[in-house]
Amino acid sequence: MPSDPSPRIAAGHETPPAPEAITWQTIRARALSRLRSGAWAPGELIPNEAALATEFGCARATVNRALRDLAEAGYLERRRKAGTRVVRNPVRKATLSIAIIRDEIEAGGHSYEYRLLSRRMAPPPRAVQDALGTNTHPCLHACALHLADGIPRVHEERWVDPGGAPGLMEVDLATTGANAWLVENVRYTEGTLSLSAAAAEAHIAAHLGCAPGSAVFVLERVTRMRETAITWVRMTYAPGYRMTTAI
Amino acid sequence: MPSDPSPRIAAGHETPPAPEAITWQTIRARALSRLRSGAWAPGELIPNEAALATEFGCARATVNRALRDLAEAGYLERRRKAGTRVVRNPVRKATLSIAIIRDEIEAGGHSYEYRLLSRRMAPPPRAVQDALGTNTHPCLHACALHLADGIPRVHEERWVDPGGAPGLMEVDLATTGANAWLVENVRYTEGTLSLSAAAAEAHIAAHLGCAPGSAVFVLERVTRMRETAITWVRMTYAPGYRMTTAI
DNA sequence: GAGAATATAATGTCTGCACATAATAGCCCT
DNA sequence: AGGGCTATTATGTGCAGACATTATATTCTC
Repeated sequence: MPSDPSPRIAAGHETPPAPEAITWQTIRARALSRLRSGAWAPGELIPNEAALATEFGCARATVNRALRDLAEAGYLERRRKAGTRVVRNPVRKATLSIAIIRDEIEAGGHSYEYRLLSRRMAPPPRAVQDALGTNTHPCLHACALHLADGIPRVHEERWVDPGGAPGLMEVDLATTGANAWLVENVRYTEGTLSLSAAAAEAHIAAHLGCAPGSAVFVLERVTRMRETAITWVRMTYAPGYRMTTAI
Repeated sequence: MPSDPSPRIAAGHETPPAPEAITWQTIRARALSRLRSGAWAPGELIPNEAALATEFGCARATVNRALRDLAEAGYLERRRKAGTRVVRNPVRKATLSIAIIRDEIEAGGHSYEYRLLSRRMAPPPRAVQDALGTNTHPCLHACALHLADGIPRVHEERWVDPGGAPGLMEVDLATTGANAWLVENVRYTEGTLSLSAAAAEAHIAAHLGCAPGSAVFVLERVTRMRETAITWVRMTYAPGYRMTTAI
């Protein structure tokens, strides 16, 4: 989201309404109100940049900035030559901030604890192989627990391709969380993320301190860095977890 | 996300590497590679725009565009006068596209069917009152089922504040889905969204055709339009559902 | 030395202009 | 008609210069 700190917070007590400078945020707000009011109806073509610039009394670049922002937000669809169209079914985009578990827990005012459960080399199961795009060669398999105030909150199961993150193989995972290491050392990665609900498997339930079969929130993530697969993780949250965001 | 269609797809077969125009994407790529390589280390201050413009041989505005984009993506933190700093713990931002169920189902190549289960006026439970910020006055309560190829996929429970969306009260919900109506008539809304896992309640399980207590994915959403609460919805997805996104 | 006033440096944004790019619309030719 | 070339048009982006906005740094005052 672009910063939008409402550029003008009223000037003095003398000056009437103040001429109000024309920033791109102004234009965006005016455009958005036309969208909300229906003046620019769904599917319709809106006036071109030059026309709007004239109408609003600003440079075309300013209109461009505003409309580009609305397009990024999913309200408008822009195509060269074809013009700018109001999107019919605005696909709402929710932005989830995937924080580091430790930060998330500490931000909630709890003490954080990390506990390594297991660590071994093994060929990953088929599903993980597919996700990582690797062969059947052995990978590092590690399980761990994240606790808040001593209470288990998240179970982490991870497969690491040794080729993708060489340094990680030497790290003492008992003290440094794999996630923390990766964030520090293999930054700026890409990947995919999937959220789902599942019945807790017995051994995970045992670690999380809930009944086997309990409904648990599961986050699976594949991390890559420029084509190279690095790691596959499955985070299983203890029952009651909610992931929240503004929309 | 800004569009980034790799502006230049090689010119001819004769011209060597082609001078390669300096676009803001170029600058962004070069900056990002410095981030990845560690040349610009976490927490560090990077050179200012003017310096980079000189170095890259472009206008300051171009550098600005590139750095602004990286800041939006969460890699950099920029403050006037203070300069531009590399973010220490880049909080990954996953963008979920919340599509309309119908679109989602039809996009998957399935036939879509909507079935209204119930509709009545009643005072909402306390939790919903809080979420909507309304009083105890009666609201519309509607339950419905979304089916793909005749198989139940999502159960929808909804509370609508009559004050927030007057027109909706008159709509024949049996034929028009509440969601569809809202998208068509009350666009450009805001709200909050929360994702969780839950054990399917008996009556919902019955509708979804799964065992009571099955782990189901639940999406709750409160929709507002400029302070006015409009609706609270809980979507319960049939077991097996996954919400996926690139990161 | 503490606090307030002031200078300064970095980013934010506007303007006006130019050209690049992409896609539609129209034309021409067969 | 049909197919392909060309003209046109709306958006995308670059540049240089200017001013606005905001913190930080510095200096001044008591």
